[in-house]
Amino acid sequence: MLDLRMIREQATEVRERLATLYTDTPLDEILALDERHRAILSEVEELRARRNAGSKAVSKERDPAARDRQIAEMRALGDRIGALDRELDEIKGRLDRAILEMPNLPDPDVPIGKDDAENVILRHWGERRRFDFTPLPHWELAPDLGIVDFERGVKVSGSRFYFLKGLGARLQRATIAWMLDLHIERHGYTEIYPPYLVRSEALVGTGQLPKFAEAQYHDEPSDLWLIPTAEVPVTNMHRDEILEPGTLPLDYVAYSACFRREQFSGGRDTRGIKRGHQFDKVEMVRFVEPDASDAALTELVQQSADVLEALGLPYRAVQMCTGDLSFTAAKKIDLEVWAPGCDEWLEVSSCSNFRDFQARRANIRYRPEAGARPVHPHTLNGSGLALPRTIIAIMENYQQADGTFLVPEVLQPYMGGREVIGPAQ
RNA sequence: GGAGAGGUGGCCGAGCGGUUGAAGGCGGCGCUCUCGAAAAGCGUUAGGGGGUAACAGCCCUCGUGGGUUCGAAUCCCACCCUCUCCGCCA
Repeated sequence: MLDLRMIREQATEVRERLATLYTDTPLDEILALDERHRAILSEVEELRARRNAGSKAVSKERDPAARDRQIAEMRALGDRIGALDRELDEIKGRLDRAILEMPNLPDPDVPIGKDDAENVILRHWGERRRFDFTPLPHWELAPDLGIVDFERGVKVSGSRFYFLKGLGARLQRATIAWMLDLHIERHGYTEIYPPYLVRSEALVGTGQLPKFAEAQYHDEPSDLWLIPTAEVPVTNMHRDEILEPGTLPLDYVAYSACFRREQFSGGRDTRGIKRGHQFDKVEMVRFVEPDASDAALTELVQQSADVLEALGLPYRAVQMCTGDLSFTAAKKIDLEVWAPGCDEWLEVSSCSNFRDFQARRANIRYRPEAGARPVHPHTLNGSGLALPRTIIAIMENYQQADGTFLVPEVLQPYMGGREVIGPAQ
């Protein structure tokens, strides 16, 4: 959520920066509603002040006639306040809705562009392996090894669901455990196990609601939502809190399953485990002081990259242009791992600086020093990493001519020392 | 799921429908006393809106949202949450 006062006072600049998103925003509606809201508010406050003073006078008035007269006056005043209040509520409701649907402003240094074609590749890491055979896509490799079962996934849960089985399931579990340990031990994160079901307010806090309700799974009777990412519960841990001086930065890492009800465009990414309604992810969430968030993002990207580098998987870092930014991000850098079987770069990590956008929505504040006014911290998050695509990259990059694939060295201790994954016995 | 109790400031805890944004205590901070500390005494100590050069005054907030009333922490309704007992359960 953007600061309403900032929008008001720097409307021209806000308008210019929003234009670079190439999307419609309710800026004009907000400005108009805000003006009406403030006009009515000051009137209503003045009337309220009069009523408060008047009501106080009633309690002191001894003369019954004068008292009755005062009460009648106050009643009339109350009616006017009531009418204005109803109008105010209506406007405030519209204003709140509009501002919740306003996207974050892109940072000034984000490259301007219309869509993903104008994203900027920042750097490459690693050599793409040269094969002396034709590398297979994982959806051919994995079923033959008996580690992924697509048909039964569809039978039980429908399209875009699959079973991991045997060493496939174990590989994912091993990767999760290893990633968590890496972030905890090398990067100093605190491990969190979050709830997978959250209230609406949590999704509002991180920005999935109200705009993207159709992409979420919702349980009607309990009014709870399945999380699309651990970012939601973890960021909202501190909602409605004022953090004491000295508590920042807060660095959390959480593994969770993620659920997305999105309507996948027909025919795209239908094969394999690249895109499903349910997937696992290790997510890092950071709360930092505002002037520390730029450095925090750079660090976060490298922490994600550390995972890929330790796995020996070639990747590239891509900076999103303005038109490809997510709703909540001021700046976003993705890591894409090379998948030689699919023959494409797969997004395995998305690292974003939200500045105070989420903190404002979730009402998260901190006190810079004792006695100081609370301010909004900056929040950031980044995947470290998304599991299915990491597994894809492992299978495809480490595959051998005989249809088996090697277990990356760092994962071997988590796989009981196993070095190769071959057909089930 | 059934029965009951309750949600007040950083914490504990008062609060006849009207000088109660809130007694008292604890904790925190400041000052006095002291060589210093403790003790004691005095003072101070919520968030937000709007506003200001900065203050003050003003408006809102006693779980949340409605209602009654000239006036609600106090009365009524709904919801949320916590606790106790029973049931169920990994």
